[in-house]
Amino acid sequence: MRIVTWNVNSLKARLGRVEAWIAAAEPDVLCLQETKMADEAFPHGAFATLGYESAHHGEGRWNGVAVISRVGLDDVRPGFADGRDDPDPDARILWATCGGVRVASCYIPNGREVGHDHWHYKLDWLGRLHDDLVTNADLAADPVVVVGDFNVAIDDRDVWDPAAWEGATHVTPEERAAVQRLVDLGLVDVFRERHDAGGLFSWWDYRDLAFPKGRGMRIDLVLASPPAAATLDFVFVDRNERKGEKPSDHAPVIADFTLG
DNA sequence: ATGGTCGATCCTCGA
Repeated sequence: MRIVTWNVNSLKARLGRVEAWIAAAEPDVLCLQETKMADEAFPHGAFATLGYESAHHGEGRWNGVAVISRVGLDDVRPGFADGRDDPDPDARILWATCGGVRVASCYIPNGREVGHDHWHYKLDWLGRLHDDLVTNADLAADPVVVVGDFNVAIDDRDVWDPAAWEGATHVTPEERAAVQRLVDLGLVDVFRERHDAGGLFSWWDYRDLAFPKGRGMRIDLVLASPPAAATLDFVFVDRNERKGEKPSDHAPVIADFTLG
C-alpha cells in the first residue's frame, strides 16, 4: 500500500499538478494538507475520475486537509476525539480507514514565533493528537499511519543550517518533545528509520532561492504504528515535485508498505 | 542574470 503525504499549499492552485502526479505515481492513499478550500469547493469529481474516493475537512481561506483513497474510505472523522469539549478552531486533522489502515492527514500549526500564542496552540495541538491516539488507537495491535506537515524538524539532520535556525520555531526542545511523545507511544518515523543522512528535506521556502540552494527542512512526516512500520518496503521524498511550474513549497513523501 | 516567494484576499496576512 502506497501512502503519501503532501502539503499542496492551495489545492485550487495545485490541482493540475496533483492530478498529473496521481496518474504517474499511483498512490493508494494520498493525504493532502493546506488545501485552503471550503468543503463545497473540494473537487471530489476530479479524483473520482482518476478512480479515487475523497474526504475533505476545510474552512476556506486557510488550512484544510484531505484523504484521497483508491482502497476504500470509511469511518471518516474530522477533528479530535480526545475527550475535550473545545473543538479545534482550525481544520487541521482528518481521519479515515483505507484498506484496513487507520490514516490521519494532519496539518500541525506553524507556531509563527517562539512564545507566540500560536506557538502555544501548536504545542497544545500536538498534545491533543497524542491524547486522540491514546483514546482511539491500539498502536501495538493495529496498522495506524499518521502523516502530514508537522512543522517540526525532529533533529538537526532535518535542518539545512542548524545554526541559522537556533532558537527558532520548528526546532525548539518543546516542539521536539511534543513529537517525541508521539514516538514514545510507539509511532515510527519511517523515513528516519530508513535514511540516516542529513540534508534530505521535504520543504524549501519559496523565498531566496532556497530550493536550488538546498536550504530546506524535513518537516513532513510519516509516522507508522509497529504493525505498519514492520511492513515498510521503501520511503522517499519526491523532490522532483518541488521543481517546474508553480510547485508547492513542499514535496510529497511516499511510503510503500506491504500491508494487505 | 550577481537578483531572488507565493496564495488568498482585498492591498495585508500567513507561511
